Amino acid sequence: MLEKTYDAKTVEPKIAKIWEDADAFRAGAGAEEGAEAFTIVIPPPNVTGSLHMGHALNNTLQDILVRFERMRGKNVLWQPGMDHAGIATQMVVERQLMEKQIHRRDLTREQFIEKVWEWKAESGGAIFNQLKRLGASADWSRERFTMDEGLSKAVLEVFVTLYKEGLIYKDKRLVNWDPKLLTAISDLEVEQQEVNGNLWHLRYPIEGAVFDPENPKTFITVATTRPETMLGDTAVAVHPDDERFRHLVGKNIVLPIVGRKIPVVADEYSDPEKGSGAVKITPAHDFNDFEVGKRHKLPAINILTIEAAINLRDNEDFLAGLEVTPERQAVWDELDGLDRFVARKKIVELMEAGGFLEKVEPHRHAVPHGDRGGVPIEPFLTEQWYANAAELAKPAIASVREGRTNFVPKNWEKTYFDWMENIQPWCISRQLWWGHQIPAWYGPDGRVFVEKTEEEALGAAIEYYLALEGPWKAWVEDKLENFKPGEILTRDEDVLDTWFSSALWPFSTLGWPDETPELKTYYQTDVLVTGFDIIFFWVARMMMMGLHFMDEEPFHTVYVHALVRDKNGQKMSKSKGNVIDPLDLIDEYGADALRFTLTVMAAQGRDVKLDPARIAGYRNFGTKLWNATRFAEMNEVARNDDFWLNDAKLAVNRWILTELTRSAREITDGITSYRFNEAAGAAYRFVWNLFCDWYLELLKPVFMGTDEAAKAESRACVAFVLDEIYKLLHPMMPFMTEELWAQTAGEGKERASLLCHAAWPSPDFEDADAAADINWLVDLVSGIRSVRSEMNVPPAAIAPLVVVGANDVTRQRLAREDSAIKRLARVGDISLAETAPKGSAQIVLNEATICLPLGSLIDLAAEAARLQKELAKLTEEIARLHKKLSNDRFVASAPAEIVEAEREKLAEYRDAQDKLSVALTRVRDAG
RNA sequence: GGGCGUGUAGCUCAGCGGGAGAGCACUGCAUUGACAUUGCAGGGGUCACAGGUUCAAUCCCUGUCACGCCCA
Repeated sequence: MLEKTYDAKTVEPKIAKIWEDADAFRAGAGAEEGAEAFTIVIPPPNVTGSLHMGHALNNTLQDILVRFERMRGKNVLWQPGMDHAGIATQMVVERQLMEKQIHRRDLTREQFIEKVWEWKAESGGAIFNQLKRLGASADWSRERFTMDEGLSKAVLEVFVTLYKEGLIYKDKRLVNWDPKLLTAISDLEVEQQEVNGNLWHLRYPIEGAVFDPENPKTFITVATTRPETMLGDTAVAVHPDDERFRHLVGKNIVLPIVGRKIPVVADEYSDPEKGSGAVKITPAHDFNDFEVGKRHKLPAINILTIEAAINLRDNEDFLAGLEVTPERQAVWDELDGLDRFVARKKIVELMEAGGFLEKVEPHRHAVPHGDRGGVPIEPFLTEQWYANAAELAKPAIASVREGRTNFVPKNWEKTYFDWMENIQPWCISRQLWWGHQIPAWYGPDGRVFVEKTEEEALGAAIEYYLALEGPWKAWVEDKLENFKPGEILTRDEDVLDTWFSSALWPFSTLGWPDETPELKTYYQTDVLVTGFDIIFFWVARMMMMGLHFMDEEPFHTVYVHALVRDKNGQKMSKSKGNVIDPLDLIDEYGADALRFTLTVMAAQGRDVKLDPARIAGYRNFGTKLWNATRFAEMNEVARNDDFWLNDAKLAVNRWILTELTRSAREITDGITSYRFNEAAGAAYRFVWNLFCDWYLELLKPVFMGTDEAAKAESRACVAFVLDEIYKLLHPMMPFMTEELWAQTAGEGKERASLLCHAAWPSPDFEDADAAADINWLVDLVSGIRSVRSEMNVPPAAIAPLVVVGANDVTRQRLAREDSAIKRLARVGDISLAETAPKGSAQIVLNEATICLPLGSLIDLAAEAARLQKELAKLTEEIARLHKKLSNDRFVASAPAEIVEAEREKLAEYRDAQDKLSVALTRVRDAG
């Protein structure tokens, strides 16, 4: 016997263990022989990660697809794994070390990396257990990690191949530099943040004029949001068409504080409308200025350290061509080493003191911030590794354009195209320790050798240098003779962007570059399920890499789900610290309730703002199913393999089987078209509103009656439908359904398989007549209940039922459903009559008028008012339809079936109107 | 500035060219027999606004307003 209530806390771990012991989610488990493959690769969570609502939604949807296809008999692989998350992980471990007063640089690189691995062994990957609590049915035996041996091999293979194809290269250009993390980051890792700043208007004296703050002819005013960078200015730009400054173009100004003579150039970048119309140009510290500098061949003077402090002392670029006076030297010494924001204040003070500050305007503007470090990034001139993303993007664009990979919902394709078609070189090197170290080695002259191993690189280097006539040949020979070949090459210190290895995920996890059976079976994967926030980071790059190395798209469908946002509509993220823990919700409501809620809310193209009341509601839904099963048990419902659906005699059974067929189709269609909310909604309605509210209620008189044949049939039918319900709900509510499946195996019997391996339902039972019968019954009972309620008839009061004007069909139905009507509508004798008894409440149902002679219980005036209200509503509808059908253009233009339907409706309404009028007359006569 | 999306019941959200829906909340009634994590019944919306297309618009188109997100 089932427990009185379902206890998720005890059942969920028990079921999880059963699955684990049965190895139920192993690749191909439960598959039919030679079955078609179905593959999903998990978006690998960060090794530092813990389950947040986004993961919960993402993995619930994947799990629904995977469980569904497994039940459909496919050879399913859900490939799990984690991402090493370079910056995030390094930050976590560094923070931990700092608690012990250890700085990363106190350790060697090897020691630090050792610490990271230790950390991973201890605290990494907690998210997997959390995913298991959610019920995720991945093949956990195949867990991979982007830093594990096999995946690292894939990374080397890809890097070396792309390098040799010229698609990876080194370049010196401005990068986004994070002065906190001390690494370059990619464009995507930069977030623009609106901040309140100032626009400082600075006066730059014109060469040859005697600077006079009162005389505008002696200076040019530039406006800037970053006055501290003026130390690195190498020009002032004005618009070529700007009359105000035309005479100054070609002249020099003398940079205050610094003393450098820099030219005024004409460049369209300068916007006459903005600021003062003249703009200072600092090529080393601004992306736009860098481009201006290139056009005008200006020097780029870096005046910052990698930590974004002022760097003037011994700065050759800065000092070049400057006349050093004691005063200047003193000021420079004061500035040197100051943090950029401290320096900003200092510079402004100095400028003001010299009369060079014209005014300060408050100014709201976007400042780029590193998404991990959270501090403003510096455009910084360094040499970095780049991937030629534009080239790699071409086939990836074509695949989506030509429909080989499809986005669901489709509108994300536009986002994808917009980005891919304007893609910039991808900066793939990071100045970190945790990650895939770039397989590049440098010879004594700085020449780079890129190979998969140090041995191969050394081989290539030796071959190169020995063939080279020049000083390095002897140097290399010397090293070799002294058995010190290890000194010939120095390895590049940098590691790769985390997303570089993630981009290989759909094939590296399957064993690539080896030609494994898994790779052959499971690549191309089927659908990628992800949030739109990583379309650029991840999806686009998987497309590029998958096509380049596998010659086939990594997946045919990208399902882009909404983001689960916090109550302010803010994106949840670790760095913002506004993450809600789904585990709390699982503790409170159970995993199934959380899953079902997320599923039913996962409508395409809409964010999920979670209301806890809904989770409670769907927890109740589970309880409802649990109790329905208990009811079945109490009524000796048991599976009966001899029961043959088509033999069902009772209309109620034939009806529920028909409804089951319809609902199963809806659920199946919902899942296959990624309309998860429709699938969940259909399941909910079927179980609660049809199965529980009507079917089981209608069966109560059967179970309490004496017709043994009807009982036997109904027991078998309930058991059958319940089994189908468990299956249909299993992808959404795996724990409870698996438990119910086991509990309802029958006395001394066992299920042939776990529910997760049971065959997905595809019922095709249809009986329109039975459906019409029961729908009539539902209308009848609802109508009577409604009247009773409105007339304030006490529920205990049993009224007789008199049916006027019943045709044969209605008579048969009345006879057949006699006991159900009496029970559900709480009526006594049912009889037929020619006219309504006096003092009745009356309901018009089809051709018949249903009368409830309630005697003294009925307030005739109230009943008259009720009927009148209904009549008024009906009259309004009739007028509307009449007007519509009198319109020749409607009759001529609308589809014939619409017109016909409207005509039928009108006829029905008129019929009902007549009957209501008669009813009303009788009530009035009685009064 | 460009792009995407949203505006439907008090709240959270479905839906959609042909009679406005769900859950929660609310109101009334019900309770010894599956279930108060319940049942029955009910109230509640000019489908943001203004134009247009159409026989017909909550739905399609244009514009306006408001909000959100992405990119510059």
